[in-house]
Amino acid sequence: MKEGPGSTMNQDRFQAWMNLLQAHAVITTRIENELETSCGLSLAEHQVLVRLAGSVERRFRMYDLADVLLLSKSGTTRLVDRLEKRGLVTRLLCEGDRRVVFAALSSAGERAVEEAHSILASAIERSFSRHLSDEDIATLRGSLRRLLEGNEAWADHRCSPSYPARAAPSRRAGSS
Amino acid sequence: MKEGPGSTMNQDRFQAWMNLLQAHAVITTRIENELETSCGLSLAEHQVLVRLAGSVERRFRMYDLADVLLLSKSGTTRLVDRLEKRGLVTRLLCEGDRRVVFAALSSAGERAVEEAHSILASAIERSFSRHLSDEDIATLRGSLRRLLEGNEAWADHRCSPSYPARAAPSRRAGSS
DNA sequence: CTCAGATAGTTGTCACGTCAACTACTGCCT
DNA sequence: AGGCAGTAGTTGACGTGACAACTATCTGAG
Repeated sequence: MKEGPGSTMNQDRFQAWMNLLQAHAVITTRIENELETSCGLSLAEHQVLVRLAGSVERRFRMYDLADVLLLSKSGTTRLVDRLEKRGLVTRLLCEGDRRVVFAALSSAGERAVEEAHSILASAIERSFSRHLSDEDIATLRGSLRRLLEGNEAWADHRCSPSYPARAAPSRRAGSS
Repeated sequence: MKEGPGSTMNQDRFQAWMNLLQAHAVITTRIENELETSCGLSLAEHQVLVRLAGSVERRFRMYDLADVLLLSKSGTTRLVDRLEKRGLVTRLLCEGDRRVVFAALSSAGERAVEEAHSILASAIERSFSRHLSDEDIATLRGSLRRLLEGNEAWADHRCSPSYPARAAPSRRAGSS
């Protein structure tokens, strides 16, 4: 009656949602601070580098980058701007389709992501993994994945009807 | 080797953390959109109203509000500014300690939080609860609470040594 | 009493991300 | 070919929150 939604939904479910918000806020703040002070990278910037490093061609179309980062197109533009200004990422034109711009990992970017690796790993360990058993992790991951799939399925910003047609995120070289 | 931290930590743990980030992003975006379009309230604004409504005295010191919202002092000031401008919250002076300002729920604020209640509940249901079993919820909540406690324990912005001394969030009337 | 240090809140300035409008390019349709 | 709808990316204006500096007040040591 005074704590929040209680009549139309289970109190536990509301609390679980609140806990998700709080845990996310606390954990990301801590991990981001550690990453920022050690490597000078924000979580978002690091995510870009990791995604690029994880891609076969070491590059991503801006569009696909926005998609995997769950970020707006303009947010992605500005994020890549910052990384490019710092020399960690390079923009490459696509010769097959001149509307397309690739964000590619520079060698400095590769070094940065490698350097961040162990720092981030230990930050995650301290703020996250450390507090959970293997079983907790497995269950948590299962629940989170189900949430993700349930919500990605419909109603998200991106995923226009043409999405399946875009095929692989990277194809056709940009500079070679 | 190319997906992210893999040598110093279990891959599953890194993935679980990634899933936490993604699930949070997707779910809060969806829920916030629904709340915003139906009630004109952001999630943060709603949180303020819920906290105030949940308080015994229907009021909170700015300081304590910042604390429970996991927000900076200035962020809280501006959040309350917006709500006050819209008439949902009133600032009250504390006569016992004139440094202190209370944020108090106005009657319009009470109506707003009641109105938002069912809308938010169904949004949470659709984007969150719906995808999880009772057992999932219980386990998830347990894990999240453990994460929260593990991280709140030390190293957070607030919680200066004087924290326990501040006692109850509200005491001494503000206007009566 | 008085002054130094701590505490509560607000304000200036900035970083980051959003939406909407814009440019540039592609590709279909006639 | 010409034109137009659709797509990729960038830019302008803005909202929100953070940090640091500031004001005002309280408290305790002398």
